[in-house]
Amino acid sequence: MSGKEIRRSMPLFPIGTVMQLTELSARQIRYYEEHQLISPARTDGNRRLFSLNDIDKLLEIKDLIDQGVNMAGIKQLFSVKEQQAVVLEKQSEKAKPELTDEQLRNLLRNEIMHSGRLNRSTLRQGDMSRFFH
Amino acid sequence: MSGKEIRRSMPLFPIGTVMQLTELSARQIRYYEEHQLISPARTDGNRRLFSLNDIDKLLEIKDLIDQGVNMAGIKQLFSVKEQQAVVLEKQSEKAKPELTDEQLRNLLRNEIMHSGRLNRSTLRQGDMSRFFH
DNA sequence: ACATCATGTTAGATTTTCTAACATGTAAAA
DNA sequence: TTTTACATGTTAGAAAATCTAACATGATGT
Repeated sequence: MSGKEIRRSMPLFPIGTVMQLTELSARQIRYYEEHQLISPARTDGNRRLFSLNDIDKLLEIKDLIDQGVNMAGIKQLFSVKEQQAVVLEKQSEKAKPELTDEQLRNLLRNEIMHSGRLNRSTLRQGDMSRFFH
Repeated sequence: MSGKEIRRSMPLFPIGTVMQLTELSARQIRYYEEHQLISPARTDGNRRLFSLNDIDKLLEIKDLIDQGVNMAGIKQLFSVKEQQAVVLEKQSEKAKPELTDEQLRNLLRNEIMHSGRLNRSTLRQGDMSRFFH
């Protein structure tokens, strides 16, 4: 892990920007944090700062909610998905240890985007991956 | 123009985030705006919101200042560079009208990054292109 | 009818950002 | 060497954005 992942988890956006980007209310965003679906960073003055990963997660949450999933369900899905990602990462490491970090990450990314990770492909709302490429 | 360029010019970041990302003071950032080197968007409540392009420009400004260029010089450089970009764009359009928008943009991007546009390659500070890839 | 969930709304406090003004160090000009 | 201009720092007061906590509400399930 590094480079791209570091950038994706960098705290950059205030809640106002995130509201616009996700079309969620401040109340909703804070509620999801309360239920530990996201954990945005804080400024010294205690204002939330969201990363691109946070925003992606919020878009996923929004989608799942639209499909009727509740907080508990989303929480489960997230932790399962997290597991999967770890497993896939390990496999990739073993399978092709001569790959570049870059190549490895791209591989992983594809696998996750397509098969595993939260059926990312069903996300109707644009996700933040647009912001990379 | 569209897609990536739209995203790069989307107003997202408050001045606090930009200060950290660029290591410039609020005073400096506002001063550069005063001299029309950047034109960040505003919220309804008149707070500045910066785009990725704005941040790239600020990093360029910082570098030029380090090299002793003053406001007027930077302004000139920016407008010349702007010209170049337009010219290159036109040429590309004529030369290969059968290219995809995507392809075209990538082409342009390379040309601009390497030869033309503000000697981008001399930027020691990381620029925001990291945020795309 | 009652409880729970997800969200809205409001109030009061705190942080962040804004503009405008004045202060200062450095370098160029007179 | 005074004087100017430039780039930046600092401060003050106002306005906007965000925070937490509390209470309100519609939908759903029991």
